[in-house]
Amino acid sequence: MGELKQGACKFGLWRVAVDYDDGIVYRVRFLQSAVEGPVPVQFTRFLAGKGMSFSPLVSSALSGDGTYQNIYRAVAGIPYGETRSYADIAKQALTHPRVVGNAMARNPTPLIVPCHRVIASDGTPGGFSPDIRIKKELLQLEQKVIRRF
DNA sequence: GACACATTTTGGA
DNA sequence: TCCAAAATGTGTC
Repeated sequence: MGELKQGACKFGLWRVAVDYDDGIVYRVRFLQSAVEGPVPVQFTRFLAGKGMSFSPLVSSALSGDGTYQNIYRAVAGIPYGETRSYADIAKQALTHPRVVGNAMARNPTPLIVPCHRVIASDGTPGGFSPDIRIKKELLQLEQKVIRRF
């Protein structure tokens, strides 16, 4: 393992700060303050609507076998442009919707674990930190890319 | 140990 | 229809 690298790229009004090393992403944050440094090309491509996958990058949140890891893996399995409800994820991860919400709120790597694709079962967006608008913009981006095909 | 959560479901008014 | 409450796992204090 080398040193932890930090970088950031733009997404609308937001800065996407990434902490990563050797293809493993440890943390992704949405900030308004600037962070210096390069990010893996998968991020810039994804946020520009020119990539649908972060492969071969992996999230540190996926390793391990706790309930949270099961949830993160289930969320990571949601195809690009599609959504699942908290209840769907809970069923797949053999836990309960409330726990899924908790896991999403503490998701260390948004985007890679696409928590923006998890919405409430009635179609309302649910929540997103730090701003629900980010979730909506990400879903819009994916819809737009999908429709181009 | 109690409490807070990015939920869902159910039952009563 | 609408509202209140229970179910329920994990992290934080």
